[in-house]
Amino acid sequence: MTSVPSDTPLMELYAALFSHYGDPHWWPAETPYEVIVGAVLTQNTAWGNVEKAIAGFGDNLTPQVIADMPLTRLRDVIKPAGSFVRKASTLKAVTAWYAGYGWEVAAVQRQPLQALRVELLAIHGIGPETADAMLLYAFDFPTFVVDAYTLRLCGRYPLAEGGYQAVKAYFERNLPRDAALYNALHALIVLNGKAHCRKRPVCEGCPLAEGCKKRMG
DNA sequence: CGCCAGGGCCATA
DNA sequence: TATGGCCATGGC
Repeated sequence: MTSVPSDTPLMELYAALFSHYGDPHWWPAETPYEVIVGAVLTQNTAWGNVEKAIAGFGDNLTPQVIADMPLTRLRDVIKPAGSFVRKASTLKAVTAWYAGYGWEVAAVQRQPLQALRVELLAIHGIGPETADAMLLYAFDFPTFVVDAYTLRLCGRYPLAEGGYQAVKAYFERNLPRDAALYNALHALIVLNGKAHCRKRPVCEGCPLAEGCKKRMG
């Protein structure tokens, strides 16, 4: 990780989470294309179900495989991830988009971040979080990912208020523009969200309990 | 059983 | 522009 200031609320958050969980080295995927697929499949879906769906591809999860697979067959393979009719079409569409760059990471990385974000948001089934997750975790662009855990944290811990855009802007304004830092901090927020900051909070042992305005007990 | 999970789209007012 | 219904599976 880069050396960064530690005297801001966000860096204190990062330090508290990092010292508790260590380096998360995320996202759980073997290749950039698996990140893309996982980002679609995990929409409003438990990661365990995404793993089942991905396992259905065997050792063969490549853009070519999904491009060649009949739509009805693709729906069947990803069924464990839920909402499979729309997700199958979205996977086809994003794979076609990626084909425009020769299915090469470096070709995507040569484009401007904002232009890519607009292209991804134009794909049916890809919204702000999915687009940002792909750009950060598959292509290493410095764009902060805001998810349900991040919004929930902001509702309980004194950081930013507002919806996706406001929270994203807050994180990007108050952190060094560093993809590795964005990657790790978002991952740590997810880890803490699963362990403690759940819909029904488990504040016992939470590394953020001190200073949390909604702390239970 | 009902609730929930690393959203996004769409119809309504 | 703000909400609410809907998609849909599997784990708890």
